[in-house]
Amino acid sequence: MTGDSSTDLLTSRLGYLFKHAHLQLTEASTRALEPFGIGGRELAVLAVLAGEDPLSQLEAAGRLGVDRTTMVALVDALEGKALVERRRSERDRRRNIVQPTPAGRDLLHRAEQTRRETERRFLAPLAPADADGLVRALQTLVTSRPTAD
Amino acid sequence: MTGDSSTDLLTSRLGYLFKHAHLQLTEASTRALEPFGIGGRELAVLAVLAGEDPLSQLEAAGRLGVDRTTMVALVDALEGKALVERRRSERDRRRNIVQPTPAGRDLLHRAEQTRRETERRFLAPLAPADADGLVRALQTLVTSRPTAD
DNA sequence: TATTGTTATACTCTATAACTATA
DNA sequence: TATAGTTATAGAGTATAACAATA
Repeated sequence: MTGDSSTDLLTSRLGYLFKHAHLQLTEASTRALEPFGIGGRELAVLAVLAGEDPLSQLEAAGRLGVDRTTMVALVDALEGKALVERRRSERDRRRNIVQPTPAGRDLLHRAEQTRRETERRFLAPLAPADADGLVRALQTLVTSRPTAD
Repeated sequence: MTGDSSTDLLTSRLGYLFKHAHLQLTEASTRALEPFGIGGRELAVLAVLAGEDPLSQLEAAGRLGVDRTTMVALVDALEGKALVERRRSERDRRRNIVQPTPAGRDLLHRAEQTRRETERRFLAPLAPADADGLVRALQTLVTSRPTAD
């Protein structure tokens, strides 16, 4: 396909493939989300926080597999844009319940459309069945192992 | 499969899947390569430098899609372990030709076996045909786009 | 004593700018 | 003027340790 042995040397390495697939998608996502003033990671946090149950910072961190100190910065960023609000839990005053504002929910719905479209374009070089197979294979691999968090 | 809607929320995101697949493989690789005293990135550099043609640092950086300043540190690390040697090019004294030492080639062959075995185990949750499909899909995606470097 | 959020700090990976020696 | 290697520096992203408030 490429006929370039130095390229093959890399594209036969699974680590290289994962890394660069992630890099390329991240680049496309960042560019696509720019008009919303939000990054891909922030959008994922917002999506988790917009779920059915109100979550504390620690719960959200657990869902996303990030550290609680990382979550502080992520919530800071979202709160700075007035997309979420912190409030102390009345049941347990150590916990911050973090919930999207109306503006946050609105941005979430619009930005998620863009994210889905970006992923669709990213997968466009693959036949639809192959794209489906890729996603299912990744899901199998990622959920086959305990998250290191 | 999981029945957990908060998990689905993440595993339906391609960025999350790439990131965590990469993370989990990197973790397994790092652990497996520990006895060799070398990291996965260093091993990839060593493999590129052991190719047919002698490469300068800049050429190696180009092959791997990393910055030339990053390559300095990578070659520093490999040279510190006596796995590669720098020598000035006689044709162009600005360039460092970097070549593996005999010890470097020996370690490369042994560590590459371990890397391949680690990847095989990582893909074990998939049926062989699905694992092949995953690798081919990733190759298609990664080579479909110009590297941003 | 343990847990949640927070801050300070550090470590990895990466890139940009500026320097040097060569071309 | 431009290029290869280098250094210094800075920015993400992440984690560990220590602290305050609360349980």
